[in-house]
Amino acid sequence: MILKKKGLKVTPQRLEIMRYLDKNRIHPSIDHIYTQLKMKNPSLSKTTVYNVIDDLSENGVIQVLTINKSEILCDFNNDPHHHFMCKECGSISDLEDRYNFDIIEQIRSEGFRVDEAFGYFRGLCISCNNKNEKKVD
Amino acid sequence: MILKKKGLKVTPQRLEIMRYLDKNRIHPSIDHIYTQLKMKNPSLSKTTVYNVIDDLSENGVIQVLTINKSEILCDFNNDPHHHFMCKECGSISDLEDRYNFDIIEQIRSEGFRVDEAFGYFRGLCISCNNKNEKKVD
DNA sequence: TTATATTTTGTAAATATTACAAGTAAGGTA
DNA sequence: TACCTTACTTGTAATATTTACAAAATATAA
Repeated sequence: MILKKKGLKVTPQRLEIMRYLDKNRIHPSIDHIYTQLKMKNPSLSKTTVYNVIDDLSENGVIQVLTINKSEILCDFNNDPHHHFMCKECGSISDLEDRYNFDIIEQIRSEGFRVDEAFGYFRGLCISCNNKNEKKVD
Repeated sequence: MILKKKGLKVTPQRLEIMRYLDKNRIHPSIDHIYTQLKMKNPSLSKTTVYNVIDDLSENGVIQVLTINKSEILCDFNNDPHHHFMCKECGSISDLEDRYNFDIIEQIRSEGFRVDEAFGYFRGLCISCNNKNEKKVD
C-alpha cells in the first residue's frame, strides 16, 4: 500500500482521489476532481481535495502541473515526462521523454540541486493541427 | 520601435513596464511590477499592468512563466531558455539551453504544432545548495 | 486640429487557494 | 474489542489573484 509506505493514513477520500487519478489520465483540475467525486460522496469537501493533492504531491505520489496559469492540474503518472497543452481544445498530452532530461545532469553539474523537472509545450495537438491544415487547403 | 512594429500604441505605461523588465531581470510578478512602478507613477492601475503584460506576451515581446502556481512571472528575455526556481530563497535563475530544445523537433515530427516551450526546474540554487552542504559537514 | 480607435483607470466581481477550528476517523496498544 | 492519540475531514470564512466592465483619457492618423 503506497500510502502506508509514506506514513500517510489510509482514508476513503485519499483512496477515491488516487483511484480517480489512476483511471482518468486527463490531468484534471482540483475542481474537476471535486465535482466528479462529490457525486458519489456528497459529503466530500473541496478543502479535502486540496489537502489530499498537497499530501500526495509532497510525498511524490503524484505530480502537480502548473502548465495552465488559471489552475493547477494533477497527474498520477509520476515518471519523468513532458506535457503538451493544446490551445484549441485545451487537452493535455503526455509526451514521452526521449531525451531523458539530459539537461538535468548538466544543471546539476553547475551546482544546482534539482528536485523537480517539467517540460511544458503549447500549441496545437495532433488532432486540432490536422483539422487546421485541412481548412487551409 | 518594437511596439509600433506590433501595431501597439506607444504609451508611457507600456514603455515604463518594458524598461522595468529590461533593467530588472528578476522575473517579477504582476504585483511586484505594479508596486515598483506605482511609486514613480501613483496613477498607475494594476489592471493596466495586467493588460500590458497580456498584450506584450500575446505579441511575443515578453514571456509569461507559470513555474510558480501562486502567480505568473514576467520575463523580458524572449530567447528560448529554461528556468530554475529555488525552493529556499525563491529566486528564479535563467538556464542556458545547451540542448537547444531538440525535443521540440521530435514533438513536431509527431504531428503537434509547437508554439511555446518551457523547461521548469525546482530545487536549490547554487548559493543555497552550497550553504546546505556546509551545514551537513 | 480633429476624429476615432485604443488604452488607462478604478471599482466591482469572479475565481482559486488557504486558514482555521470543530468534529470525525484511522491505526496502534492493551 | 475498546480505548487513545494523532491525523484527517469538513465547512466556513478569509485571502489572493485575475478578470469584467464602463467611463475618462490618450495616441495616432487624416
